[in-house]
Amino acid sequence: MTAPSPPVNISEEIQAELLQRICFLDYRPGDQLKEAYLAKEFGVSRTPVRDAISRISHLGLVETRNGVGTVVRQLSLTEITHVYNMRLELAPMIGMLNPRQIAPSDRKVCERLLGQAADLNDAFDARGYVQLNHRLHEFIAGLIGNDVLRSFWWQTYYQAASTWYQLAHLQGPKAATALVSELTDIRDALDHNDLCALGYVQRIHIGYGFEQIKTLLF
Amino acid sequence: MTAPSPPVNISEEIQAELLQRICFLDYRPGDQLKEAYLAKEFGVSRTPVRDAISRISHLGLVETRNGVGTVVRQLSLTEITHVYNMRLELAPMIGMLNPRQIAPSDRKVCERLLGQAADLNDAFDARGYVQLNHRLHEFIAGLIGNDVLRSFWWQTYYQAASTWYQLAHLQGPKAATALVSELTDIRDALDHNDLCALGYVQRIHIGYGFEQIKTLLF
DNA sequence: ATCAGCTAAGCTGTATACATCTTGCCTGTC
DNA sequence: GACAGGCAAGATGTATACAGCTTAGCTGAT
Repeated sequence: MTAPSPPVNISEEIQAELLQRICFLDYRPGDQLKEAYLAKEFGVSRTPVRDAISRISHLGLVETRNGVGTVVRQLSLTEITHVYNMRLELAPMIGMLNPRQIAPSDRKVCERLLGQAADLNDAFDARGYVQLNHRLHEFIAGLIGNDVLRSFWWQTYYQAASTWYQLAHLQGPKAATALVSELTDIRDALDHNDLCALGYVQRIHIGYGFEQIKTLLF
Repeated sequence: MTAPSPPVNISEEIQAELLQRICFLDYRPGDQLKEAYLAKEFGVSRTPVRDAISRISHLGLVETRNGVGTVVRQLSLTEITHVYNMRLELAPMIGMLNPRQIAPSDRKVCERLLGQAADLNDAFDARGYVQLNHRLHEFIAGLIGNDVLRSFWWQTYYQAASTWYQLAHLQGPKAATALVSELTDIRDALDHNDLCALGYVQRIHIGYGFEQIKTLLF
């Protein structure tokens, strides 16, 4: 049988699951999150579900109104701009604020991601792109040594991901090509043992992404 | 009679109140937050109190353990370092990321704060210092045009405030003198209509503060 | 036909009862 | 006297019942 019940908090699990569904576009802007349905789906009462929704509300991705419900928001261009402007500033900090030592295992993970990106480039599917990009984010976040920066990196990722993945659906295979390019740059930075370079690589590709969002999505 | 019940969410009010009590040192590291007591104090059930505590837990200022309780944490030197390193980076962004126009009313508020700081310099009391510094933070945060930056500015403020105010109790009147100096610099920046200068002024004084924390508190 | 007003359904917000976990203390044995 | 074990108190975690809000849709008068 599977694990009967993990020791971690139920609320945190649901929180992570909801966030992932939102930024993976399983829930699209305008969709409603009904506590009762989610409670039944997860096999719990409304209490942990409410807690999870409450804790993600500060990201601005959902809006809860009394008597109506909780709906997934589409961030406005202004909001997206604020998020991306911040991510452009955060990226170089990866290599500067309390940098972590790069381990051989990091390089191996990067190589594997690069291989998966190459596969995706040959046979593109949007879902696979979203999942791979998510794993890349997890990888980068794991390299961040400053706790606060890592937290902010995650927060802005969640805020940007939904919009970014909308664009990926429009772009199709081109998105995978860009991902291969980004991962190649990242691998080179790791090979040079240069976390600062990695930060700038992130900044560069975030900039590219933002340009396309402004051009194609708004 | 006073306002019967504001329309805003009870949970958010309690959240703000708890955060303020933590960073104002009404609750000191090691103190326990008991949901039942807080519920009775605020005249509500445990539900909104739990929600409030849950929403502030991601700042790392409190730690909740099942069956035990929620205790206020003292951030380690490493954590404080991460917070301050981040604030040093965030400060210059105030003038660079989607800057807001400075209004005459802003200058008036600043002048008033400067006057209050001067009063405090003549007759120091720690509580007054903490409250004035808090109002200064609210003022600065209000000048930030980028929504994400404002959110991060608040988060790191809450994380740093508790430790900073511990130091202020040790320093005594010297803290008020430094505050007068900081507010003078801020006024000059506003007089020059230069939000970038204000950002750097913030960075400078955050740096001074961090130095003293490292020297006197750890 | 139109529209004001009512009504009921369905959602979130809150209170409360219960389950579960942790820990300090008491007790009995060695 | 020391220590293992149990037990009870008190805390958080969860489920559930209820209150309050919002809105869609019906109804009836104009």
